[in-house]
Amino acid sequence: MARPKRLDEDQRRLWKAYRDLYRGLSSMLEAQLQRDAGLSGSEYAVLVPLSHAPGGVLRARELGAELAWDRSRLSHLVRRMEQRGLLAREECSEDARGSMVRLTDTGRAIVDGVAPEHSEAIRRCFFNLLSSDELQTLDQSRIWAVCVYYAHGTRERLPSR
Amino acid sequence: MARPKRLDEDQRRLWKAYRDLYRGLSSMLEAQLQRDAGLSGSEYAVLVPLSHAPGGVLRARELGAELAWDRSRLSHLVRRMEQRGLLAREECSEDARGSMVRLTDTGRAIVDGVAPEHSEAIRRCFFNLLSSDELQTLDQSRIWAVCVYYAHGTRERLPSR
DNA sequence: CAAGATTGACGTCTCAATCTTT
DNA sequence: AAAGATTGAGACGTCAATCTTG
Repeated sequence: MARPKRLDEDQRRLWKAYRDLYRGLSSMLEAQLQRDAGLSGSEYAVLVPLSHAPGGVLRARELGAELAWDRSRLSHLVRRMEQRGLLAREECSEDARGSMVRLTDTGRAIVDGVAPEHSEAIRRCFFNLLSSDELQTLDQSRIWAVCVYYAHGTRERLPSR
Repeated sequence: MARPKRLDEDQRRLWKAYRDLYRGLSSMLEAQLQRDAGLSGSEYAVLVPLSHAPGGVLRARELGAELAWDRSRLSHLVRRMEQRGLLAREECSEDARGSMVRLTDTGRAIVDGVAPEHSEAIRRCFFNLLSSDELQTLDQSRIWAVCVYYAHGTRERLPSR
């Protein structure tokens, strides 16, 4: 069956717009975090789950699962953040293999301080630009349900048809 | 004015889904390119505009503008791709400051060979999962028009209201 | 052996400094 | 001085290897 070889004009345009939007949003939000708190997006992503966890402590395993990150990525970043005084690593009492990641007072002050501005930036630059109809359409789209197919570590497992 | 401090439940969920979708799509498409052509997504992004350019040649400046990349990012990547035989750098006759980037026969064979499969993957994993209504709604959304505000190098310039 | 985590090597991107040409 | 491009240093993420414990 003669499948088209390339995307058509409209598809190319929308695909490019989709990626440009993501890139633009990311770079803008990264800049906001850097300017207001000296944090990268990855660092902020680590701090947020910790700030919501009871006691500000999580097992590295849970943190990694929450973020859907590689173990080594988390390990490297936690080490750097520990050196900057944002986090502290502790031994895990339940399982001697594990390690706990604790938010320091400094880390908490920083994440709590920047979170409202960051949330506001996301609203301004994303949610406020989508109408109620668009939000509803998007929210109900089956495109989201497919994320699971592309989850971390999954090799190309395509939805059939 | 009592602005909410954080995103609400629905917003958090949609925002996370949005980013997870992008991450998933990217990692899946990167894997496809790597498996079928030994290319990274960035390398493919460089090859495509060249393959469409007359003679397979572009000024580095135009290529950088097309991709909206930093000059040094392009320079580093072109150097590596030149070493692999995918590209060739040449002097620019019009402007001695500039440099031309030429697609080699090897590079052309590789990009032409993988483009159909890559396009097909994008269709399967993105366009085919959006209904006509969803596509139309998305296509007309003003969210895309805002990309320009977030263009490369732009500091946080937010749409008013 | 499997799970949790760390480490080192490597490739890539960002930023600032530099060089040449306009 | 500005534009085009290159370079080197530093930060980050990925991968494979390693170590320890269950």
